This record gives sequence, C-alpha cells and structure tokens, in this order.
Amino acid sequence: MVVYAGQGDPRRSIELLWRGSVTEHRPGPKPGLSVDAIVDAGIAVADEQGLAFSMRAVGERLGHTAMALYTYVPGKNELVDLMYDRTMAELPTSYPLDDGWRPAVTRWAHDMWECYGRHPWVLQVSQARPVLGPHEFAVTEALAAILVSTGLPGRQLRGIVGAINYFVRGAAQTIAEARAAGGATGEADEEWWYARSAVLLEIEPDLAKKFPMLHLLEQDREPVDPSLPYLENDALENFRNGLRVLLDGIEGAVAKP
Amino acid sequence: MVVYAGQGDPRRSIELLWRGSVTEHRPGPKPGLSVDAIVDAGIAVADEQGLAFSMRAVGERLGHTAMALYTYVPGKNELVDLMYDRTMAELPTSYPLDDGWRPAVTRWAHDMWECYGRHPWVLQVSQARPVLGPHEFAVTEALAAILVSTGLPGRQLRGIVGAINYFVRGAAQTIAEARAAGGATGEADEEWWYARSAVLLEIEPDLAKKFPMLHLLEQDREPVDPSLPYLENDALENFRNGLRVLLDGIEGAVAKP
DNA sequence: GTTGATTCTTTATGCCGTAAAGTATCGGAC
DNA sequence: GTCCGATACTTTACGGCATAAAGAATCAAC
Repeated sequence: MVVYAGQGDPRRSIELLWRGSVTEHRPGPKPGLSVDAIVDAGIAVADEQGLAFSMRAVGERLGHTAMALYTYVPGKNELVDLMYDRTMAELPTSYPLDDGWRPAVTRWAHDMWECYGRHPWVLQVSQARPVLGPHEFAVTEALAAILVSTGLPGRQLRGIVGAINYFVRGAAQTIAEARAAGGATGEADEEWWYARSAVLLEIEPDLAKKFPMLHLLEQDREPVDPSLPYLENDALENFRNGLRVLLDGIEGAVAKP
Repeated sequence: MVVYAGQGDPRRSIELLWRGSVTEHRPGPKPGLSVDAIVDAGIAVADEQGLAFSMRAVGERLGHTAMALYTYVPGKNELVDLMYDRTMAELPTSYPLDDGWRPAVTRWAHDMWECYGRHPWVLQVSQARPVLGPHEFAVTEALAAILVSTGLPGRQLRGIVGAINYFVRGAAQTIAEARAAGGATGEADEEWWYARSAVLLEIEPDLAKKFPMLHLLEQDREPVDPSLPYLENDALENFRNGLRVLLDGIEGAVAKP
C-alpha cells in the first residue's frame, strides 16, 4: 500500500518540515537522538528495504527501541514525509539557462531520475498530496524557473510541469521496481523476467500472433549501453526517447502562438 | 507500501491469469467459491478501501473466512495481480483510426484515466514488472496498434508508449489519491488542503517570495468545469493540457524525418 | 463402507504500528 | 541540598495483518 503524506496533525507536521534549528530544552535527561538523526537512519533503512521498513529497524540502527522515535516524530507517516523532503534536498535548486530551457530541463530530468534511482522508496510516497516541505518546493521551483523562461502562460506550464514530473517518475519507477522486485525474491531481474516469459510462452505459444502490434514494437532493438543489463538498457532508451518527444512538444508550444 | 506483482511461483501465477474455464473436480465437497468470485469481491473491497484491504474483508464479503481464499489463490499478491488484469478487461481492445491516430490516442488516454478513477487502487500496483495478464496485454496492444499507424520506428514508439502510460498514470494518481486521502481521514480534500496551506502560510508567511516561480505558475487560473471541486478542476486541466503537449511532440516526430 | 482427495474452519505464529505505563535523568525553585 | 516536574527512553501490551498447520466436514470412486 502507498503511504499517504501528512495524515497527522497538520501543524505538527509542517513545523517539523520547516523548523529552524529549534529547541533548547529545560529539564530532563539529555536527548540521545534527534529528528535529523532519525530521518537519516530512516533513509538508510528505506534505501535497503523499501517503504516497508519498520520503526523497529530504524530504532535499532540508532541503538534504541522503536518507541524512542515517537519522542521526536509523531508516527511513521510523518517520518516518511520528513525522509521524502530530506531526499529532495539532494537536488540542485537552480539550473543555468545559458543554452536555453531545453538542456536545462533535460538536466533537471536526469538529476531527478538519478535521485529516484538512489532512493527508490521515494517513488512509493504518494505524490498526490504534496508533502509541502521546503526542499520539495525548491525542486519544483527549479523546474518552474526553467520553464517560465519559455514565456508560456501559467495555464499551459502547469500541465507541462505535471507531464515532466509524471514522465520522470514513471520512467524511474519502471527501472527501480524492476531492481527492487529482483532483490525481494533474491532473483536477479533478468532471471525473473526470463522465468516468467518462458512459462508464458509455454502456456500461450502463439503470443506474438495474438498481440501482433506489441510484437512489432519489440523489433528494432540495439543496446544503448552494452555494459548495462537488458532491462536497464530498455529503461534508459525509453527514458531518453520519451523525454525527447515530450520536449519536442514543449518546443512546438513555444514556437507556435 | 507497494504490492509487487508476481513474486510467487511464476507457473501458478501465469496459469491463473491465462487459465481457460478449468477444473472439473473429482472427490470432496463442492466448491462454494471460485477464483472469479474472489477476484470480483477483491475488486469491490479494494474500490472501497484501497490496496490495504485485508483478506478477511474479501472472505467475509463472500460469507467465508480469510483462509478459504487460499484454496483458490496462492496469496494476496497473486490475488492483486488477478484483480489488476480483470480491471484492464473493462477497457476497449481497439480504437477506430478513421480520423487518424491523434483522436484515437486521446480516447485511449481518457478511457484509461476513467478506469483509474473507478479503481484507484490499480495505480498502486507496481507497473514495473508487468503482471503479464491477457487483458493488460490487450490494453497495451490497443495503444500500440494506434501508434504503429504513425509509421514511426519501434525504437521511438517504445519511448512514446511509455510516456503516454506514465503521463496518464501520473495524472490519474494526482486526482485519485487526493480523493482517497481525504476519505482516509474523513476530511474532504478541499478542507485538508486549506488546513495544510493555512498552517503553512502561518509558519512561512513569505512563501510567495521564497518561491516566486511557483507563485507565478499559479496565476492565470479559470475553472474548466465549475461543477467540479477545486482540486479536480486542476487535475483535469493539467491532464488535458499535458496530453496536448505530449501529442504535439509525437506529431512533430511523425512530421519530421 | 471405506478410502482419500478436496473444501473450509480453527488455531497459532510472527510480524507490524503504536498506546499506556513505568523508570531513569536532569534543570530549576526553594 | 532537596525535591518537583518535565523530559527521554524502555517495557509491556493490544489489535491488526498475512498465512502456516492442523483438524473437521464432505463427497466420488472403488
């Protein structure tokens, strides 16, 4: 299931996301943890195990129990929100426009793609309800800054920003989850794929005849980067070609009316 | 967390997906259930509760215990695979090309968008590892059939098929999860949104100055369909405008070399 | 009538997030 | 210096989940 962003107390969540340095504290034992440390540990655990990580795992990585985290963070959902926004802090907040908007958007998309590759669990955090954290804002601001330079009206730019986001996210998901699922069962993704399609061909031998267009689509293949495995090659090729088409569409809109 | 497709025994999964009518049975009590009935019940429950539905809920809807399901289906993951493929059966398997590829793709995208709207949980099923069911194949075959008529080479079409899929999926997710999250907390999404952004503006009053381009992007708004709530209006506008840009990009590729 | 395959229920295991209650540690007030 | 109350953290416990294991009921074939 997907973890929805921000179902807890809105004030508490937003304060955690936007907080400055914070909190001198008066009485009581000195804190052995901090929100920052917990968020870092959470990211590390999620990088290994995905969003299905447990609070116990995060606590243990910090030498404490799961319940210790609840002193700093209201619950797992809010922790995921914080992890998400922290991850977005890895990305640049502006891109040079010297060569125009197109190379800048391309770089933005590649940076985003790589960030998703480093932290695949981010793709499982709902993007519908924005986490509304500062770094998420900054990332979108960076893309918006590039696109505003096209001179297109806001109405059209909103659709474009969405399209780029969806595309990068989707393309990244294809590859990230392929890797993750292989890891989950202990199989390499290649093996998984071959096992499935072998069985499929055995049960449904005339697959190519039943779905001729899909079969046609699979023709005309050559490895983009021979050092990469099959599925990643595929994903990379689709990412580049798809992005090119999308950018062509934007170019058309800029050129026209 | 996301439910990954097909982690069980590949042979069993694929047989379930592609099985014909199946199974006379010899001794033992007559089955009170069937795979079909379970899949239907699963879809009904998931439509209400999302992918976090429990096997108990599905069993009870059929007047049985959770464990009864395991006679027919290896586990929850496989059930979700079956539900996914069954849902894809709602979509047309071909589109007329009388007016060319562009209106056909537009209709495909709208049908898909609406199907996601009816069954939002589908958006949470991993799309990385295709479920490899017959109806999923058929849906993609339909899109491929349209796009092959452009005459573009497979290399390029694969990226385009991906881009369209990702875009529709992403756009549908934005709206579907907005609705779902509202339902989860019992708030309407409008209220949720206003509560969050009110707190945000209170804590960070000069938001518009910190992210000027985002602020600029939000200008130039007018409701597409006044009968719809705010967020849905937004999503619909972005869907239409984004799709237009994407199709323009394809048109450019068709016209050019 | 008996055997054995099949359906379904019962029970139990081991996860999960987190509520509640208890313990230890400290700063400030007196 | 002593005590109060807030804070940090642990322990224990609860209800929920998927599903393994074992048992009860049902029927066809011999």
